[in-house]
Amino acid sequence: MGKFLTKREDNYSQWYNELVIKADLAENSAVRGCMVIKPYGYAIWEKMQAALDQMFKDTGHVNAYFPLFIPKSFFSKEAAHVEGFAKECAVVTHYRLRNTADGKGIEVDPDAKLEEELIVRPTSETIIWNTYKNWIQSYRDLPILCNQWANVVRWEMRTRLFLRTAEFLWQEGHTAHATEEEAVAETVQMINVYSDFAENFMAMPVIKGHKTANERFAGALDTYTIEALMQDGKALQSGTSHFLGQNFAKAFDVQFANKEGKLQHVWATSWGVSTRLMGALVMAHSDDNGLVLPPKLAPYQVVIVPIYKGDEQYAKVKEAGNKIKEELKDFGITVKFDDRDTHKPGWKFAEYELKGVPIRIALGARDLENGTVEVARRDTLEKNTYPQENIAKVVKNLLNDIQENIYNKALNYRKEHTFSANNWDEFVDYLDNKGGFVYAHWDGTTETELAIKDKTKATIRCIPIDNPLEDGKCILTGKPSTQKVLFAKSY
RNA sequence: CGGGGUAUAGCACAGUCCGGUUAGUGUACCUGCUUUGGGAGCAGGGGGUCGCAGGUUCGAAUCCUGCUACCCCGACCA
Repeated sequence: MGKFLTKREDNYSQWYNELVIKADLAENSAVRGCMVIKPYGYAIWEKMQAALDQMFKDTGHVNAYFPLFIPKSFFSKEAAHVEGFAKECAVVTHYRLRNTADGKGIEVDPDAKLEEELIVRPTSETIIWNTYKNWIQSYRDLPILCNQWANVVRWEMRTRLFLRTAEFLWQEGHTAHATEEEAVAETVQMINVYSDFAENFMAMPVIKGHKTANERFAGALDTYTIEALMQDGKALQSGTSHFLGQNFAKAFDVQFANKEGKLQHVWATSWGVSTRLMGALVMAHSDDNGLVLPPKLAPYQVVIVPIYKGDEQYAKVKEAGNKIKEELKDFGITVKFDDRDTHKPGWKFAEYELKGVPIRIALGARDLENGTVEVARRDTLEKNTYPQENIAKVVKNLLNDIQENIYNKALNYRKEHTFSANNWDEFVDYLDNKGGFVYAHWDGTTETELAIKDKTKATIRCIPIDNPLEDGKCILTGKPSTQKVLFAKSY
């Protein structure tokens, strides 16, 4: 465990990389671009999964599992889709190894070449729609509301822990509907689920909106996104929900007989969030002392650190610590009592700060005498002494406070870094000198969007839902525009 | 994939230019004693095919060739 963490203002990117590793969330593996998610990091992901999974089920979805491999021929059926993903696919070509001639190693057996190559899924629309074809004959078979928790592979050129890895974990929902209206409603429902999750569990404010045609998912007619602002002023796309129209139904010939007995193509959606959310969580709240976790996603919300001299005190402090632990557990609070005698209290304080545990309770001889505990909150680093009596209630309230406080802090940060530009010079000034979200008029063409990206590195993050309409002129071309859209530099 | 850089103990680095005792420092690790309310102190100890494969040489971490991986900056993306 290193003692020093790079400061955010010195090198934000390095701060992030160090933090992920030092807080024991993940590390680079022996495999290029692939990470090992360590137990502490995985515990946070499991909390995210549990909350999201419940939200999916509450909105009528069920879980299923589809194959890791997709036959190459499936993959090419939807033209836009294959074009979007072709450049980053891992491909399985053989199914057997053999010993090399010199007996010292192994090699791919050339006789074991597959008839048809298999793509390691970068996303599962094609294999799922090929499957749905068999599940759907009648309007009575619809809707199908499936989700799967899975790993996918996208052969990215440059990777970063959680933010962009060659293999990542995610969930992908794939739904099939009888009508366009129903599919659109599903798409909107799921982006709302994502934004609720981001704001209520991750304590991370997000802006919901439509992607532009240029930024849309390969094969979608409309892509909704939630966009979060990180502490370095860059945006992070944190979840997407796609209205796929009838594209995949047509590509895989999925038709159903409606009530009138007429054959129609099925309407589709897909939606997903990934372990990238872990990166978002780290960057949204953490500080120069380490991770700051929202209580709702922290692997343990409270850590109790005993302070003692000698075996006699150790026994007493341990007894008192266990009692407090049980009281907290009865209040539904998750607690770790770190009674290891192999590390000193000061070491533990620093350790749990680095790991972002929302509340630390210190308990020593002084406290045993006075019937108190010292409670430190991670978000503000404030320390206060409270009576041991009713401590669970105090902690419970503090946890709620912390959850709320870090949300408000992130929201304030976003407010302070959201600008509205009325001309090109303002636009560039905000992007270069302030950083953050910049609203600006855009003429609606992909050509202009790309030109702006080329000049400023900023992209249109989204056209926010319920965006107020106002007449104006495109900041680049001066052509008429009906609304300002959200620009930012992004991850 | 284009440009730049790095590879020596678990980690972070020095040594490489100018080849030559037993490859060193910090940290981490192990043992003992003293410590314990913010990453303890002292003493002792273990750990290295110097990224991989070749080559030059009496002798290579050091020079040459090839390869691989990683990092930073671009293009691409959840």
